[in-house]
Amino acid sequence: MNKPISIEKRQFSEDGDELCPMPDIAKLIGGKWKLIILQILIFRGMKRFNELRRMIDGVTQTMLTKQLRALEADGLVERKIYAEVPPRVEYRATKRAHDLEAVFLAMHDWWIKDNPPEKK
Amino acid sequence: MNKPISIEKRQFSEDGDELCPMPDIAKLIGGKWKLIILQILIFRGMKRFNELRRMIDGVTQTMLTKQLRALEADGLVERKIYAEVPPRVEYRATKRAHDLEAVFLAMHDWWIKDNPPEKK
DNA sequence: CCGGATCCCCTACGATACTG
DNA sequence: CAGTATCGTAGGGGATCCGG
Repeated sequence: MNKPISIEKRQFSEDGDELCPMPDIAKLIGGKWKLIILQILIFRGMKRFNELRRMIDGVTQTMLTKQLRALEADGLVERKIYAEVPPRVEYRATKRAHDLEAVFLAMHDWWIKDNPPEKK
Repeated sequence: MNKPISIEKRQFSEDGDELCPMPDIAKLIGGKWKLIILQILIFRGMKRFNELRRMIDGVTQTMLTKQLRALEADGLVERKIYAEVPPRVEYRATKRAHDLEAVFLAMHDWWIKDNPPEKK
């Protein structure tokens, strides 16, 4: 035991006690906005760009665009452009993202259970 | 307007309208090292400082100390100092941290299910 | 309405040295 | 062994302007 947990690649211990690669996961859903975006798209369904922007307090256009592009590149968000005037772009969670639902539910349960309401 | 679709009521707080606060959660378990540290302490039990350091590839003393202090301040890690020579300090996951187990398991399942093995 | 292109700042992160 | 103390850096994040 006590094998190194590589921050570059997934690695499992000998005894079958699998530790999945947190650094890789963090790359996909880490950062300041990705979890918020995914949460909305997963649990509240498709949103347009500005709709999303209004729902996420403090996010700028630039950052929202960047994060959405990154999520799209990782296959977590689907982007659909309508050739209209004014432009319309819809974002929705992919299947891969929807499979994250269990993670969000677990986080929610944890938050409710272990975090005092008045906690900063 | 953006009323919850309510796939799962659990995802929303008491007023039935709010998603649980991802930014707050990110504060607790975000960053480059916290998830790795927690994963080890939760699934492999108590570790000493240098033991932990050797298990986490690439972490420096400074960062490991900082992250452990932050986790301790948030009540996720317990620090036990033994007045011995040489010094011995033990770290273990608190109950609050152990309740995160479900989150890690959900992440693991997701990773196994939706991530191609050769994915960079 | 939905961005791209720039420029800039802050802080998370890290290298190194030193200590009880 | 298990830390602090300093100092330095990169890149994530942001403000602003411009365009289809």
